[in-house]
Amino acid sequence: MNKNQEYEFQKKDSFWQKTWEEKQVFKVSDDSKKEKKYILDMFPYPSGEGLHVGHPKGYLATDTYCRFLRMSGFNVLHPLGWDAFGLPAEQFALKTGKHPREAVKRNVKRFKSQIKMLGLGFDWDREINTTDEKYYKWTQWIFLKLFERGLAYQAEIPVNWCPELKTVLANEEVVNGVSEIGGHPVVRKPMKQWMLKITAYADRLLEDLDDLDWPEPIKEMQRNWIGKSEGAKIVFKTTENENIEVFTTRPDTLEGSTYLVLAPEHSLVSKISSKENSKDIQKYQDECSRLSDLERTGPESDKTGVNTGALATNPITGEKMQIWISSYVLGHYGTGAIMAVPAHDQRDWDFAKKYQLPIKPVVHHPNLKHDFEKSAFEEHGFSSTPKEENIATEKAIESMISWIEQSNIGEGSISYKLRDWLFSRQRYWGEPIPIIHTENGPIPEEKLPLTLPLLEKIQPTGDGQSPLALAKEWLNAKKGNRETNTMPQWAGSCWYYLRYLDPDNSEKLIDPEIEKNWMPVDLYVGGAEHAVLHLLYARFWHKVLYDIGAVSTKEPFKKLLNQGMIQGSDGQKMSKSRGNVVNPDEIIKEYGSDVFRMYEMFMGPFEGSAPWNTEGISGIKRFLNKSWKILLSEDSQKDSNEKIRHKTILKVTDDIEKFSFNTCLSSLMIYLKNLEENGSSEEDKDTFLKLLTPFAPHMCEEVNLVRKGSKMACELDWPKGDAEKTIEDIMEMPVMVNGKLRARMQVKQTDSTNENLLQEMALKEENVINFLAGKDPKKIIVIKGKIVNIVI
RNA sequence: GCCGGUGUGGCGGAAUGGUAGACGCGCUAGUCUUAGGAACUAGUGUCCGUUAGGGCGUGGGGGUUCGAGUCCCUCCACCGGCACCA
Repeated sequence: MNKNQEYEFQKKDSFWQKTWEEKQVFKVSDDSKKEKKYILDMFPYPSGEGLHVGHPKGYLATDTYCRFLRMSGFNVLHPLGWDAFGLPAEQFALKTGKHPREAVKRNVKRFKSQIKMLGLGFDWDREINTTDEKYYKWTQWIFLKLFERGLAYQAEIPVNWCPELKTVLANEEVVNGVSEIGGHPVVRKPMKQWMLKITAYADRLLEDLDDLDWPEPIKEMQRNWIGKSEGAKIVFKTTENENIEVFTTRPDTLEGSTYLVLAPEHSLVSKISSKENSKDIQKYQDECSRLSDLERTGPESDKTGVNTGALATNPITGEKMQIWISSYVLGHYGTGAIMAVPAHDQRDWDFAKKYQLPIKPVVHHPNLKHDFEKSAFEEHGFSSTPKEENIATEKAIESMISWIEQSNIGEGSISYKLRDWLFSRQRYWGEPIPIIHTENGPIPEEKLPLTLPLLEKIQPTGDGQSPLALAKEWLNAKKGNRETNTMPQWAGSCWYYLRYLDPDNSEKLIDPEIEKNWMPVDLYVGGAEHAVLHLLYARFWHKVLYDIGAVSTKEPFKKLLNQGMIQGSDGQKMSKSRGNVVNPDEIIKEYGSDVFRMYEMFMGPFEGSAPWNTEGISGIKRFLNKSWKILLSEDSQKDSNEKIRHKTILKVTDDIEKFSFNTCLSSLMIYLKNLEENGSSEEDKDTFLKLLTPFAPHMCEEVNLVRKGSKMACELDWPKGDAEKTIEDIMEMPVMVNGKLRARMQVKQTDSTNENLLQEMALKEENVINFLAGKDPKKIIVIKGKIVNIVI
């Protein structure tokens, strides 16, 4: 190795990657005296296309961070595995004619080799794969626990059926009326399905968000998704003595309620409808049930409905109210019925206008004039009814709830937008649901895993049955038929972070001691697109596991960060179809992995998105080449960089912890420039090498080897910065006149807090004298050590 | 429509209420070279000025402050989420 040569990035990469692996540098032990850190990446779905440069951004950041933490003396767990069940793998298999098991095997191999090329320090001894029966045994085990606790149940419900994919989809997997995967149309169809009762945990999922160190927008999205509304349930009696229960958040407007609306699918509709209306009613119900959610939701004002002919009584006024059905009332929310208050709810107002139903204002606001002919008045204000004369809305809601409760016609109540989780899929490539039917009972725990049979033909049947229904041998258990539906893709990812901790345990999901040692995850990094799917499901399962004593923390992920996307150079999302994909293999082949890693970290803030620009890489390459030369150059005789050295240590340390890698690199560049200009001491080189190691691990190992370091570079101790040593003897102090910069003074550090002296000096500045033009300053503001501002 | 987020040079981006544009790309000029898409040096927000210096400038408008990219109000644009949730 000749220090005058440029560093040959590409050639050394694989050598150091192998060395790390052989020396097991990234293997983590459970018993260490060091403080633990559990850093987790959202594990990848190994698709057939391999990685593009955007995929590894999160892994690069966590790897850099973990290398920093290790050097800082922590016991760091950083594992990776594969989320490999589910539709994409199955669709890929169907298209290519390969069995998904084979496809997954191949894709994982490809992904792993790409990831290894980046020099990422994962502990591969803990690798897991959701399609491994040793893994999904425990996914099934958790399902049994859910079943035992009544949290998994079957129901005949209208579901999102996708004829193209031949499976049902969860609401969250349907976007704008088409499947999220592939964009195929989705229709409504009643089917018997497995559901998970996530709604039973709605309140806890909502409340425990408060204590999480997550990006506020993600927490807000989960709050909105859970959608808690406080209000009341009120029972209306029909003239035929049927009870119709409605949910409202504005019980104070009860007196202004002039009609009722039931969802078309409400169970009382056929019972209360008058004979002459029943034909229209049925026709309308048919129409609604066939329509997808998208079709059913047209423009908001375009409301349709049919009068049932039945009448109810307003419990306060005793007035008769018509009862309608309309698609704008949803069967699955609240009680599936509403009391319409057209004066104070725009939707009701639209409907009332269209069908000429009465509009009766009961809330006013003295400062807001309102024309009820034009729209509803939805603001809070004051009640204007004989019963609640001039009471503020908030108070009126409370007092009305107590009146309702005293009158025995209802109670205060809470509704959630969150719905139970549709958990079955009519597809082959997923975890079999461990249930035997005739007994409708679970498979006993000790018989798990219920393995997925190796079928030749995995095409979905299209009649709503899973391909497993055709596996005759597998289907028939001694005591009855097996459940043929499989679990959705999200199942395996709900708990994988636990399995890394104890990947080979065949007796338990996880050993409690080990669990206590590592949980919770200190930092979880992944894309924001999982804000309400994976992250909510995983929190739900974790809370169930907490309730059965399998884990010791209420929440799995203490801190969350979302990496921004790397877009194509056209500013669009990187994708094969847009033809803007850049492959990391090519970049690494040309520049080496250190340059690639550093460039991705240098591109901008971690949580931001930015377009890929291959031209920009050259700056990083230059920087590393210069670093190589400086690190292997002759020592300077004197140590002239102490101040900048300590400044850099403090800045880099601080910024790594903030995941602000771009500014870390910028301060390293500044430090390097100083070393080039002033010469570098042994201590400078030591420090610079250590600070650079997490970012350019391969080159730094090489430098360390040439410099004959006793340990490996990645095992060196992180340097300590001393703020005292960064203080400059002479500082520049800006002088402003009327808030505009007019001069800069050189001030001794010791004088920088001397107000009188600073004033005096500032007034002597030539340019300041010019601007004063002989006038006396009105006021002089001196901020010690910062700035002088002269006001005239 | 509702809820979030973001707007700074040609580009990616820096900036605890205190010198806007750090750092990098690109560009311009130069040095070295047979050559260079290599390396190095200098310059680079914009307008005026030979220089000194000055005017303007962080999406638009207003405000608070000695001082605002940063705080407040309002409008606009783009991105993300939700979308008849009573």
